[in-house]
Amino acid sequence: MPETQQVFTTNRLLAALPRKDYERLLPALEPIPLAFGSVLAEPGERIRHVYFPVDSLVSLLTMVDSKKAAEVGLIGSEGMVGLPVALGVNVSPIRVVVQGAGTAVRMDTARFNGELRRNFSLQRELLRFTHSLMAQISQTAACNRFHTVGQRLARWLLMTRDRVRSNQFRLTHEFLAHMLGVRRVGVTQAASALQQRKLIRYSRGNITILDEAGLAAAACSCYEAIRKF
Amino acid sequence: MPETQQVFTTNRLLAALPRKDYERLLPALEPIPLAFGSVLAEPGERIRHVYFPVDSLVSLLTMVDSKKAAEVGLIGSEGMVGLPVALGVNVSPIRVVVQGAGTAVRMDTARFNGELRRNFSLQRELLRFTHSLMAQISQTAACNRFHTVGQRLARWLLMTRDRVRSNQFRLTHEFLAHMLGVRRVGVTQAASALQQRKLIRYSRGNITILDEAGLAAAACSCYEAIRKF
DNA sequence: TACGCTGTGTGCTATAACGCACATAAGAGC
DNA sequence: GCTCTTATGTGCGTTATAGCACACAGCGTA
Repeated sequence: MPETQQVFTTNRLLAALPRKDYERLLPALEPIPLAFGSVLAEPGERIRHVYFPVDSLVSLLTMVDSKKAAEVGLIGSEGMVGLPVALGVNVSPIRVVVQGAGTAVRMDTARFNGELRRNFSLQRELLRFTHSLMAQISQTAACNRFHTVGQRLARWLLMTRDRVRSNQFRLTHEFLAHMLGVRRVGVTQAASALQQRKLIRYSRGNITILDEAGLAAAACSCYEAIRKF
Repeated sequence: MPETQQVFTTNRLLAALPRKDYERLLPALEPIPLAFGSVLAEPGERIRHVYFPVDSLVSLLTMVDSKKAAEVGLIGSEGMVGLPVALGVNVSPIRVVVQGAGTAVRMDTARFNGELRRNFSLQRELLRFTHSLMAQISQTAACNRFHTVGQRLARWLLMTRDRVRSNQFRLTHEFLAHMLGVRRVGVTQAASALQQRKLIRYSRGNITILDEAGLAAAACSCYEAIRKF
């Protein structure tokens, strides 16, 4: 299987493991389709599985005041969903939502714990991923403080693009508003501005990135910052 | 030594280790005073030591646009500074500033790596701390998005109080502004409002919390949320 | 006592985003 | 074709915060 294909058909975190360690995990991994919008975890809930996205995309949302939510992290095939388990906690502090439909492989929490204990390369990979996710969340915290809706929208579209590896995807303004923690109207205005500048095109939930470089220029520096982690 | 004293004289993360594991670490730990405002790490810099605050207090700041900064996490004696090292990375992604003068014990990065490898209870404690720090940072990300300066200031004062275990501490509006990522004037206005409500008193860098419960009511729910982690 | 530094207070205009209400438009089903 | 639903667009007053400028106040030092 050629390298370029592989990144589309498996989780990259798992793929980075030595063959032997990877193969030991295989029998415990169950492929599972993730439907758009489905919720993999709610705050306070027990975590039953960890998920390794293959071509799906997952959002981490922190809830405040029991109604509002803001995305703090985005996980694609480079990572794992259910990190708390690897850190010794099996209650989710946040909401986890499928933002891009696709497939993932998952593992039962108890089994994962067992595998993790003996699999040192998996430990190492997960620690590194933990670090980059923390960095991503930290950057988001500052980004939420300083940057405009337009900048954050542009960043968000680019980050999504990088993870789904396509310039086109389906997302309504309503959904984007939920992710960015702003009004739907705020997204409409920001998106409309980007469209007028010919950076993106959209219609009824279909978004296409037309000018990646231009969009990157419209995004805040957080985009580049997070890429480096 | 009585339990209540111990929390003031040692780092609680270390204190939670089994005696044997703790004692093995002792020779590598070097007590060091941390001066107010000193910088323990800059983004991109190599991490030379990990620090275990005893009665000092340390802020994690994410920088954006090379000038602005916002605090994303606060670490006292319950934690460790230099977590990336434990995660396999020895470059700091953020700025780390001493926010409350005091002492810490520190360890050389290389030595720490060696100790960590054989010390499983230290590993376990650090993973749990990693989880709670991530939760704290996530909450901060959402907090920055939704809550007013007044609410965040109140939360921040309470979190500081909890960590220094005193209702009085020294901090100027200027410094607070830097932490919260707002204008100094914004802090002055918010603090002035809290003072009028007799929740706090302040003068030339001296802040006293007068009414803890009232201040908690003025703070956003993020305060309670973070305490639970 | 006067000076100067640091810390705090006040006033102004500008802007981004909010909340709310309503208007259009593009497809889906009949 | 018509209708219904979902998606997007627009308008309006309100608020939090930004940016800038300057005033005052406490305190150490010359």
